[in-house]
Amino acid sequence: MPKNDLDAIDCRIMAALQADGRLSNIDLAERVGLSPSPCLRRVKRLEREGYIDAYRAVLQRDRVGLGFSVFVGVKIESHANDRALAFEKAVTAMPEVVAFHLVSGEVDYFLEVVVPDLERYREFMVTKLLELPIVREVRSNIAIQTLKAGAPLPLGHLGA
Amino acid sequence: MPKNDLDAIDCRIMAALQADGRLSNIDLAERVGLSPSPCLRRVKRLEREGYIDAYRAVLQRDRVGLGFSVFVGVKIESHANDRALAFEKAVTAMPEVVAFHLVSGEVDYFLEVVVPDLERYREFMVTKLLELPIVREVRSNIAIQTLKAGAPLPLGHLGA
DNA sequence: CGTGAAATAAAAGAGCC
DNA sequence: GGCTCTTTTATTTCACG
Repeated sequence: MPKNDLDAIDCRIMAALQADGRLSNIDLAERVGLSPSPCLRRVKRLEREGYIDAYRAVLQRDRVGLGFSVFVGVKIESHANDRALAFEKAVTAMPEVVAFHLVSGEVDYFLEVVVPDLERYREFMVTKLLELPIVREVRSNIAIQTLKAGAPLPLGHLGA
Repeated sequence: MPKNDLDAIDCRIMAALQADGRLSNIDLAERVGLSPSPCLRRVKRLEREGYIDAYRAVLQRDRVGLGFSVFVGVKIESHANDRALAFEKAVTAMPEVVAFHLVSGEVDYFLEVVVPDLERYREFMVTKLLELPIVREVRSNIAIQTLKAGAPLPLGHLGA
């Protein structure tokens, strides 16, 4: 598999593309202090080797009618592989769930759920999440205000 | 402020750009069943009126040495405006914090923290988070496995 | 909203340092 | 590995139906 050598310029490229994913190669090259050709080569390598996973438009949730975000901790009954896997598969497939992690701490899983309003969240909980028989406990933390979201990853540890 | 009218085509545009933020206008137009001119007009409007907030490259955390994500619940001492605001400002400014929400539930705030490893997380906790005098309690849920992250928002509620 | 033409810009490649 | 220059390709933009 690909090597893990990222130099300072690679980091600057990724930082720049995190901030603006639609930067043209020419503008990008200028920002990172390179000429277009090697810059493009590097970008392609970062894409090909999986450092850059995708490019996305970031929508503003409130504006698109999705002003209701909930952070949900879930405890399950059993960690037997097959049942847990079925749970994971089911939750992963739910479009309202925009993030889903197996965690170590007070709960077993962490979900970020995005819906239009409280009623839709109730609906989601009752008809989808609590339908899964393995679910033992659900802790809902409703977002009242989003102070930061989708922020760029901190690349400082690699000499950006 | 801008109107809130999004028709089915606007939704399809946003859905397509969520999936691939680097789509050219021509490809985008084709996907949503429009010719390039009106398509570009719509995209510009969506950007101008704040439906589309930004375009970002999505990096794969493991590959860039940020394989350690923690979901942190924080309780604070007082909700007096000035102290809470100072806390919010300080946390928002921390680059390791990629998401930060005021919530209603078991804790007051929710943070998503991204660092290279456990040691860096300890460092973050001790030297940054616990330094803030208003913090009363911190609950760390360490991500063992990420099953879903940064998923596109579900736009189904608007006839996408 | 669609079409088409014109201007512009970007990507890709060859050869060289 | 990087730079410049050229070629080719595609995208944006605009005026008009």
